[in-house]
Amino acid sequence: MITRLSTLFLRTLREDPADAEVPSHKLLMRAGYVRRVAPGIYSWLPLGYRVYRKIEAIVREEMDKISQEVHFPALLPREPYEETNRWTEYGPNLFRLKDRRGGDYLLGPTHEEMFTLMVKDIVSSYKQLPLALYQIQTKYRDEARPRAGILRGREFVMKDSYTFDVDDAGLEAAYQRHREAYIKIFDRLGFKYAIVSAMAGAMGGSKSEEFLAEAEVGEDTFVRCTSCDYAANVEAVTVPAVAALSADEIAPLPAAHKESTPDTPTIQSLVDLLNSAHPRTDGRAWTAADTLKNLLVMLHQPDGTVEPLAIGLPGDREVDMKRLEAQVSPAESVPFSAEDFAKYPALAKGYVGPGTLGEKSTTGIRYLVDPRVADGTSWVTGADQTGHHIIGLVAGRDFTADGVIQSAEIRDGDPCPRCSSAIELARGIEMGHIFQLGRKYAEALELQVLDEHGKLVTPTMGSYGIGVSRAVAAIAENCYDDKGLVWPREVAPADVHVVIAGKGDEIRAEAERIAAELSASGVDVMLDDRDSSPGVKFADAELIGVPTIVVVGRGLKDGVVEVRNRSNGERSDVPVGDAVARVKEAVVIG
RNA sequence: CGGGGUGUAGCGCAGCUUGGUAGCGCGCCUGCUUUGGGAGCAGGAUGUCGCAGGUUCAAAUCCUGUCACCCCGACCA
Repeated sequence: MITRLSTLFLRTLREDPADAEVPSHKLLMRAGYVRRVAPGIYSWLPLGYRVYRKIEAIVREEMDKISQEVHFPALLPREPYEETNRWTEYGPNLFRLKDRRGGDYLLGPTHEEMFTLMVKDIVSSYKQLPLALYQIQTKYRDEARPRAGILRGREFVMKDSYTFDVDDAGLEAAYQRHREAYIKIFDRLGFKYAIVSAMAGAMGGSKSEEFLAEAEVGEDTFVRCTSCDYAANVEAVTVPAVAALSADEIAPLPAAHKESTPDTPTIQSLVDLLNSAHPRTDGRAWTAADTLKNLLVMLHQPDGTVEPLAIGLPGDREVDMKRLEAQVSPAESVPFSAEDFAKYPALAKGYVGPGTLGEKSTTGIRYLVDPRVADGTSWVTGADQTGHHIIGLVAGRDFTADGVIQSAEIRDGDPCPRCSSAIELARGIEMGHIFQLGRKYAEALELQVLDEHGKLVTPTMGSYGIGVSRAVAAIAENCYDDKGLVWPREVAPADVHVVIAGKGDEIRAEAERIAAELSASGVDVMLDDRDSSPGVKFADAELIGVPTIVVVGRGLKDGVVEVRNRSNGERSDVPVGDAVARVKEAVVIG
C-alpha cells in the first residue's frame, strides 16, 4: 500500500500544544495521530489509528492462540452490577445513564459480570472447562482526573480475558498460559517492560503480576533488585521482619526510662533534644531511626463503619499512603482529625506511645507495627504525656503490638526482600495485569457446574487485561527523540517513508517507481509527494517516526538514493537499483 | 474535593497594570519566483477576546458571578 502525504488527512504542528504535558501526548498531537474531544476522550486520526490497529492485531493474534474472542456491548444494564454490588462500589467512577423508561444503564468499566453470566448461561458441566474467553472492548471510567493524554483516558480500549477452571491447578495453568502470551505480546510491541508482583488485594485473588512499561511519567512505582530478578510494585513489597531476640536476650537490655522532652512534637525536634540532653552512651548520636513514631488513621469501611488504627514505624520513615491503602483495602484510611483525637483523651497528640495503643489497652485501638519493630528492638517513643518521651522501650518486653503492617515507605537502596542486595525504585505505566481472581464473581452470580461426581461446584476464575489504546501512548513514551517519534517496526504506521526531496520529473518519477515496487512486494509505503520544501518533509518524516526513511533527491544524478535509519540516525547512499532490496532487507531485519 | 494556573483567529502567544479602531508568529487562500533541513516577494481571508450580569460616553482591559480546561495532590481491578 502507498499512502500519499499530499492527500493524507494529516496536519502536523510545529509547536507543542499548550495543554499537553507528557512527551507521548505532545508528540501524538504534534505528529497528527490524535485529537482531544473532551477531557480524557480522544479521536484517532489516520496515522494514530493505524498504530492502534497494529497493536490490536498483535494482541489478537497472540490471544487467539490461547483463548476465544467474544464481544460484549459497552452499554450494559444495571442488574448484573447490582448483584456484585459494584453498581454501588464503583461510585462516581461509573458512567451511568437512563433509558427513556427510566431504566438504569451503565457504560462498562470492566466486564467480569458479563463474562461470568455468559459462561453461566452456556456452561453446565466440568467437561466444558477449562475455558478461556477474551474481548477487545472500549471501557468507560469517569476518572476523577484524566491526564497525560491517551495514557489515562475516561474512554479507552482494553483487551480483557477471563479463564474458568474447576480447580486451583487449572487456574494456575491458565495463569501461566496468559503470562507467556503476554510476554510474547509485549516483546513484539518492542518496548522495555518489567513484570512485577502486584497486590491481588481487594479483588480477592491470590496471585497477581503487572506488566509495566518503564517511564518517568508512569503512575506506578515499582522496585527491582540490582542483583537478583526480584521486581514488585511498591504496594506489594513485603519488608522482611528484623530477626527478633529471644526472651532471654531481651531481659538484660537496659530498662526504659521516662524523660521530660518539652516542645518536641516532631521527630527532628526530638532527635535534637535527645542529642543535647540525653546523649547515647555508645558514642553514636541519636537519629530519627531510633524513634518509634505512632500514627493514627481512621479506617472507613465500604459498609460505612469506621474504626481507628494506630501504626508504629521508625521515625525516619513516612507512611506510604498507597502501601497503606493496599493493606487495609477495601477500607479507606483518613488521617486522624482534631475531632478524632477528642474522642480519645488518653492520646497525647505528638507524644502518643504504645502505652495507650493496642486492643488490650484503655483505648482499644488496634496497633500494628512495621516489621522493623521486632521483639528486642529498643525505641525512643511517646510517653502518652505531652512533653515526655520514653527512652529504651523494648518491643516484646515493654509493649506488644496487635500485628505487623507493611505500610512504611520503600526507599532506593533498601535491602531486597529476596536477596538483601540494594533495590532501586522506578516508575512505570501499567500495560497489563494478570491475576488469579478466584471465586468472588462466580459466587456472587451463582455460576456453578457439575463435577465428575455430579456435584455442583463453583469454578475459579482468572482475569487478565491489556491496555490496548494506552499501549499506543506507552510505546510513544518509550520511543522518541528530540526530533519526534521513533516507532518500533511492528507498530509503525508504515514500513518506509519515501521523501521526494527536490524538484524535477526524474526525481519524482524515480521515487514513484521505488514506492510502487516496494508496495508491490508487500512493503507498506508512505510517500511524501507534497509540493513543499525538503526541510518541511524531513522534519515531518522525523516527527511521524516511520523507522526507515528513503530520500530520493540530489543523489539521483549520481545514481544513488539515501536510506536513513530513524532509530539510530544512520544514513547511507545506495545505488538506485539496490534501493528496493535494501529497504526490504531493513524492513525484515528491523 | 484541596492547591496553583490559563481562557484572545486552526496552532502558539502578546495586549489587560494605566478602559478609546483587536494584534504578532506559524498555518491557510491567490499570483510569481524558489526546492537537501521548517523558502522569498506581493496581495488576501479568518475573532461572540469562555459565558452572564454590572460600572462607564466607551470594556479583551475594571467589578461580580459563572463555566471550561491544564498542572500538582487526594482518588483510581
